[in-house]
Amino acid sequence: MVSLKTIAEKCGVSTATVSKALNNQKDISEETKSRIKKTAEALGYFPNAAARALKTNRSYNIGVLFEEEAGSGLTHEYFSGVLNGLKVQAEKQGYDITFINTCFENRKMSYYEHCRYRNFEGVAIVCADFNDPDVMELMNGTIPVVTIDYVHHNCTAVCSNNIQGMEDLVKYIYGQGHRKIAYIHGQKASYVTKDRLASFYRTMDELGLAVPDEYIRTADYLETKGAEIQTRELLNLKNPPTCIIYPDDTSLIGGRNVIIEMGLRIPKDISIAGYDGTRMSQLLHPRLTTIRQDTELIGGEAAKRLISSIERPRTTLIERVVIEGILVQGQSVGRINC
Amino acid sequence: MVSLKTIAEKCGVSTATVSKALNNQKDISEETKSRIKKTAEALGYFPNAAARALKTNRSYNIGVLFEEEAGSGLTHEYFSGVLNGLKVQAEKQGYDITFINTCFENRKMSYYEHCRYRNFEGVAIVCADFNDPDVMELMNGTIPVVTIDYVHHNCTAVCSNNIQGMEDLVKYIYGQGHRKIAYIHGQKASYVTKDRLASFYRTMDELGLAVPDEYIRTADYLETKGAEIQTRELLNLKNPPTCIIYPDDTSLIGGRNVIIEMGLRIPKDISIAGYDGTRMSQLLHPRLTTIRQDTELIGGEAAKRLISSIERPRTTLIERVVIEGILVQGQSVGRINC
DNA sequence: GTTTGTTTCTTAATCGTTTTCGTACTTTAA
DNA sequence: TTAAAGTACGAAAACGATTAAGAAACAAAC
Repeated sequence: MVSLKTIAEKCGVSTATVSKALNNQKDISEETKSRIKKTAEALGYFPNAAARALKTNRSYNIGVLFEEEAGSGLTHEYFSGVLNGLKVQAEKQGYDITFINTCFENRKMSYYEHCRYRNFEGVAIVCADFNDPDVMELMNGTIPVVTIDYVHHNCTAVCSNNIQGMEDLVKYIYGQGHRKIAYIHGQKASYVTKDRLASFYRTMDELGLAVPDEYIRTADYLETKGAEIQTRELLNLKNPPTCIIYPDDTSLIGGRNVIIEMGLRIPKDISIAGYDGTRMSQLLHPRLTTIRQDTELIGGEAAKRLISSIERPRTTLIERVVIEGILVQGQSVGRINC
Repeated sequence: MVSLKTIAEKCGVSTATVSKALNNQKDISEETKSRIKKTAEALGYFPNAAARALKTNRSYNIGVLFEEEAGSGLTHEYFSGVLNGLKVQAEKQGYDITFINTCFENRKMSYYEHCRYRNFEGVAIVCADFNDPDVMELMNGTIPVVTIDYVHHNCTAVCSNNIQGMEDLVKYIYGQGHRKIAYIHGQKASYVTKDRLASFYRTMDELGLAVPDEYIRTADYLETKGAEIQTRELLNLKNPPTCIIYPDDTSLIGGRNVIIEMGLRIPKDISIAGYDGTRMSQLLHPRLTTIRQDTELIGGEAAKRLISSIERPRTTLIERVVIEGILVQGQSVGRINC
């Protein structure tokens, strides 16, 4: 290992001088500075992160919580997109990303304990069960935390604008001439669902459209079964909708399967719209009409805010950042005459 | 911060004793040990990772290289699945996962330099350009490296068994009665493609089936355009195949779109098979016949081997580990009479 | 000529661990 | 009784960096 000492000996100065030279302190002459910097470069010197962290209490390391019961959270396009955005931005600002977990040698440790152990300077909670006491301990701790799509009183939150997104989607569908619009929403427990559902009702209201109770249904996110059942029921109604909005692009696939099986054509006989803007949604024929959530931006913004609250804790507010979704006009919502 | 010193004072012993007690050294009496352990527990003590790493040169931290030109590598189901498997297993064995990158304050550093800076004990290369000199420097360095789906002389490699997978797939299709089988393969540059293509030829040979040159075509992985074009051309041949194998499940979607547009039915009029076993592949109707790559296992095995070569460098061989794919019998390959 | 100030560098302490070596005390063996 | 061996702990150095305080050299001011 080439350390400060190595450079100091080569240059005939003390390690203190080397340290100060490399950190651009002003009490070292320009001449010595450049001499030291040159030898450091030549020797391929890099500071030892552990030593520096120990002394300065700064690790330049951010913990990311990414946990799901199924253990497969990482493979969901939305979450992995956010993670990627976070990674790119954090790295750009000189921070590294480490996953938070609960294993410590043979015994368990809490998320919070893990963060202290590793000296994480900030934490991003991308995917977790927010009711877990361990997660709450983390949010209530003294380490800056940013949450994704979840609002907690003392954490900065970055959320996709589900209210605006749903409004845009409904208004676009309305603009295509549809008046009978059904909405299969996801699990009611989540913030995301609440926002979208409220926005759906409000927008329909604003447009002066009635929402029959039988047009509002539930199906799970990221699964097809529920959507299949609900789609079949919707299409068998005496007065079926002309357009169905699904919980997300994945569950939409289930509805799409049923529609095709029933011999109906999209969008001629029935229109459908999703939510998420997954890669897959733009590969299918016809391309789906959906709201693309800008996961890159969500993650990036989360990283920026988090780092800001690390580096400038005084001037950084705890706030709720909202990222706009983008309407993707596929071909799955057709034009009809009303 | 509660440190060894805190505990030492509370217990009226030296920090050396505390350290040795907590590390279960034998020259501390059982009585003192338990007394110290109890107070440590009570005070919520956790060692400082930086201090420990500095002294012992062990960081219990593994670097993961996950880089793609597009910057979206993380959102591809195969890679993120591998990463997840790696994460789960590494954590189980007490190691943390940190992403490798090239940003250091204002200047660039190489991957290898980053690893030394952070004291990574091992490196997993999940997704990277293996021709990049930076990546090669990493593979040729002194830190243990495991590569995924790539073989390098002094790194342990974990690879999906594309040879067996393709053989299983072709034999299954043959078993369903097909004799005219076309294969649209991915970019020829990759190891993966080479293995699959060779295995395709070999298996067809073994089965005594001819492979007309016009049945072998190229299209990009993870995209639909190429597959669309090739599918159309294949179906317009004078003597079209009865079954088409695609580069992967994603590109298959393109072929599937074309087939549906042409008014053909799957699998009645034409059979198709993919590769990967993505979540999506099992949501579509009919469910796809494909080879599921066990990403969880690939990542898990990579972590195990890597940690083994960290902890027992002497007894660990550099080897090539092969993970079997699993044939998923969907309904997209039909039974026909030959 | 003494004081004061500046510039440039060094000394030494420190962060929280681990670990080598030494020491005091107890036990066993001759 | 005394030497040897064993047990249980402490003192201090070390890992590689940062930083407060001090010192040497020289210039400027009275």
